[in-house]
Amino acid sequence: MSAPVDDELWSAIGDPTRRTLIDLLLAYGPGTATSLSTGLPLTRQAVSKHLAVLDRAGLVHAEPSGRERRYHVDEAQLARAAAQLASVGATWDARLRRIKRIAEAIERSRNNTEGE
Amino acid sequence: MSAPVDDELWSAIGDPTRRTLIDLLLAYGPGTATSLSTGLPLTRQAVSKHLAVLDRAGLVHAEPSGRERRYHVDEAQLARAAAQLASVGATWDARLRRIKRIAEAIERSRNNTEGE
DNA sequence: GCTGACATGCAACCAAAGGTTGCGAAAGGG
DNA sequence: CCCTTTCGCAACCTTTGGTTGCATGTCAGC
Repeated sequence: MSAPVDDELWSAIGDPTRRTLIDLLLAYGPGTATSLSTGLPLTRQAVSKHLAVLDRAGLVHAEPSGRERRYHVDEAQLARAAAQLASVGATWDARLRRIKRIAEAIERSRNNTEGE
Repeated sequence: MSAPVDDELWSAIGDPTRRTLIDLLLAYGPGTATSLSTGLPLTRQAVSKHLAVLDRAGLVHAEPSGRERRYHVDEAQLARAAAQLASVGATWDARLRRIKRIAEAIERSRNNTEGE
């Protein structure tokens, strides 16, 4: 019953820095490691490594253009990632709801027994 | 516009092992580091460390009982975590939808221009 | 065509996190 | 009372996120 999670995809979006990178790419459009690193408290190389991870997970793709490597978000894959987040969240939510129902049932049966 | 993410909470649920632990606690009820480690490819100490992280994030609470430390899930905090997952997912989803709308608008305007 | 400037990649190095083993201490059951 | 079980702590290893330094490759102007 646990949600079907692609671990590489999840670990890619599990890092807060990488989520920020995705946010930036979505907000301002395609960018390079250098352009993304300006404005972040990170060196270009660190950003580059994160982009490599995101690339391996298929969340972004690099498009070489002259001396630049322009990264853009893979919308389909990101949609998959969003679905996974929702999936795990929904699983937990469902379980909590079920536990609550059971707890309430126990509470009710105890009240019934007390009356005897 | 980016989703309001509590980084400690997120990093706690970002680890696949910790998600598994939460799943196990939800599925079989409260358990100890030892009971959880049996059936997982992990030593008791590794599980213990993860439980400590989850405890610091407020996702689980330890209830000492004799020589055991029984951990149970904090339902309210887990609900918060689930909400965060949904929130980030929804943010990305919304942005992707917006991008798609813009792309379609550009496509339409180009078709209009082509006709002239 | 050469030279300077800028974006990149690669390698070495460092700190934090996940994992292991080994040991000593406290609580329960015969 | 002793033996078992559960636990916490410390030392150690490996991976990962981050840095600096350097070599490479492309563009722009002279």
